[in-house]
Amino acid sequence: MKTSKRAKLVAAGWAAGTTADFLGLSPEEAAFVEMRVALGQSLRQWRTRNKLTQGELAKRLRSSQSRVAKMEAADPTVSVDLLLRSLLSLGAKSKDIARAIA
Amino acid sequence: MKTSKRAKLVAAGWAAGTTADFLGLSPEEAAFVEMRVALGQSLRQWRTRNKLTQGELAKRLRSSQSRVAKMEAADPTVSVDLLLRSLLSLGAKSKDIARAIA
DNA sequence: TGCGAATATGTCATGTCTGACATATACTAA
DNA sequence: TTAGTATATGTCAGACATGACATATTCGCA
Repeated sequence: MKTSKRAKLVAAGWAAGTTADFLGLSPEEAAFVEMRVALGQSLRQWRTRNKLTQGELAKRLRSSQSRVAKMEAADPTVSVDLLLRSLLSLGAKSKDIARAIA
Repeated sequence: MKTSKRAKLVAAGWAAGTTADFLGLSPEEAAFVEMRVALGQSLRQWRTRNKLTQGELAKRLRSSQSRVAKMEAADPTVSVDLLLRSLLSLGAKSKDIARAIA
C-alpha cells in the first residue's frame, strides 16, 4: 500500500499498520475497503465544499443523518451503490469518482 | 453523452437514443447506469481475457453462473459492490476500475 | 466552564440483493 | 439438422442494506 493511501485510512479511523494486516484481509478485500474509504472521504469533501450539514444532505438524498455519517465513515453496512449515488447527487461526475478511487 | 459511451450502451443491449431519454432518467441516474454498464463490460473483458466461462468464474466467486451473466448485463438486481468485488477477484486494480468508469 | 449545533453510534422493521435452481436461448462443430 | 457447451432469463427463500429513530459524543464559541 502506498504511504498516501495509508495516511487516508488512518485519517479515516483505521488503526496504523496496513489495512490488510489488521484482520487478515486478502489483498482484494483490502483494496475494496480502500475504495470505500476513499469514496467516503470524497463524499465528505463534496458535502463540505457545498456547505451542507449531514442532515441537510440526508434530506436531499431522502436518507437520514445517521446514514450519511456512516457513509462518510465507510461503515460496513453502507453499500458502494449508496456512496456513488450520493456523490452523483452532489454533482460529482464519473471522472471525479474515478479519480477518487484510483 | 459522448458518442463512445453511447456505443457501449447500445452494445450492451440498451436501445438507441440516450439512456436518459429512454425512461425519464435524471442525469445522475443515467450516469449511475452508465457506470454499472461499464463495470459489467469490464468484468466480461477480464473474464474472457482469463479464458474463463461464466460458470468457472462463478465458482471462484462462490456465486452462480446466472448471477455472473446478470453482472455482465448490468442487471438492475446486481449491486455495484458485487461488480467491484468480482473485478478485484479477477485481478483488476483500483486504477483499472477507475479507468473503466471514467 | 457551559450551551447549542453537528456528527457519531446503536438498534430495528422493512425493503433490496444474493446464490441457487430451472429453463430458455445462443453458439459451435459434426 | 443435431448434440454439447455457453450464456441468458425468471423465480424464490434467506441474507444483507436501508431509513428512521434514540442517544451519545464531539465541536465551536461565548
